[in-house]
Amino acid sequence: MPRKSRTSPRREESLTRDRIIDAAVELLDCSGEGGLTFRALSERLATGAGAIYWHIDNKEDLVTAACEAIVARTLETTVEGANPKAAIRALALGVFDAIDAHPWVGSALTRAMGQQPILRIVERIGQQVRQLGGSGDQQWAAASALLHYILGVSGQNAANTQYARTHGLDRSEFLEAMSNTWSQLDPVEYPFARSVTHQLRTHDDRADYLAGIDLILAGIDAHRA
Amino acid sequence: MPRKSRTSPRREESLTRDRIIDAAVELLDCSGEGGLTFRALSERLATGAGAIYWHIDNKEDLVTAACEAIVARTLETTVEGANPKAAIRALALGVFDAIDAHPWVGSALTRAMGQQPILRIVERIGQQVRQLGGSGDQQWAAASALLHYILGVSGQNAANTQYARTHGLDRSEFLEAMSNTWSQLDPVEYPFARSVTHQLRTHDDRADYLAGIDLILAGIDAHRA
DNA sequence: TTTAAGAATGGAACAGTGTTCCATTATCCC
DNA sequence: GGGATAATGGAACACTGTTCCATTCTTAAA
Repeated sequence: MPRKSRTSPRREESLTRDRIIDAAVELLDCSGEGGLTFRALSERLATGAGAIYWHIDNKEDLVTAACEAIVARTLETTVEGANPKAAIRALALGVFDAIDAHPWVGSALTRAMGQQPILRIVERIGQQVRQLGGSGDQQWAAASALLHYILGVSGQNAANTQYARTHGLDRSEFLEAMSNTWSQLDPVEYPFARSVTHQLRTHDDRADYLAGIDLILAGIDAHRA
Repeated sequence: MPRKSRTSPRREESLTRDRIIDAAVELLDCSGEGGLTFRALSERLATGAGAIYWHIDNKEDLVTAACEAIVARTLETTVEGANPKAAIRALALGVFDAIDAHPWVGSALTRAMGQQPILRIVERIGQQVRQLGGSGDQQWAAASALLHYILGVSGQNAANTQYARTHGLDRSEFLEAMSNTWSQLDPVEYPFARSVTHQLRTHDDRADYLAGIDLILAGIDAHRA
């Protein structure tokens, strides 16, 4: 890795950490997690693997950086809401949509605890939770639950998307097949699963996600009262 | 793969799908996700890779099966609570502890949507949610939020555990370092992160997780009323 | 008891991965 | 100009999951 960024770059088309990260994001977006290889990256950047390693520590470092790029972009464009709750909803949806559009960010964020992308999200959530009031511990609990719910559910949703993609079917056929399987389960052993096959077929992941956020927000109100 | 299990096995020590899965669980438990390789598995079972592939489709199949074994074991030993809410808490803690003890189950479950281990957990949650009453859609929303929260947060926690393990530090030093970093952040840009450094250092993941469950349960009550 | 079929085995080979190493080139400062 | 060093590109390495195949074992029929 270069000690510091040079004042004047070698040439206009010179290999840069940023150029590498951009190429990595493109590869991840169009070919999924498995699509990011140093071979493919070398080819796209018209260079060798060694040159990339001059700017990048290792693959984990690269994916985290790509992740950071998406998160920064997302938090920039997520507008603030009228009140704290609306702002939290907007933020939650922004993260959900970003991870839905870039599924690899879901699993990458899971592995990047304590690093900058997470820190940024925590801060944004926390600033809104603060305005809801409550003791320091209550604020911690609220922010913690929200963060984990947001990362957890968004990541789960992204994993489902990728699972369907990998196995070559789209969301609706996947849910249709799953619903059919569930409806044929043993009624004694699986009464609940059988009872929700209709919701399984017709539900909206994004709406359910938001409903969960509202559930937590309602819980925060109830606990503070 | 063998068509069906043979009536009389070749010999007492014969290679079985179950024996392979058991060995896989052991490897995953003591060496983490990266520790499960067909080389290590072959050595432990004193056989070759080809013999394993006779019983197992591929690595994904193997990990899912290992996951299923842990989930089944967990749901068996998780006792039921006095009332629905207590039962949900007990179940949530059971899953959390199981994933905490076998961190690889967290990411494996994330990738196994719609398969049997998930189905079993859904059913257990749903049966308790049902007893809380509410409309079918409300039950779906509640079960969905709980399932995603449980899987998401437990998985997140497991990822943290593995991250610390991989980077060779234990939980407390990891949190200590993170807390120090956060306390030195810019006060204008990161007021919330700075304000929770104490909670970050001293918090209990398991307690926070349970607090989140209670938040959701409180939200369910509030929504139904 | 012999025999043919097929279940099961173990290990060699293959394509692909992340990473390291190194000879070579470009750029800057004196 | 001439070092010194930043930066490059590609060959080599150790490792992975998976496939292939010659060989062994087990079973059921002849």
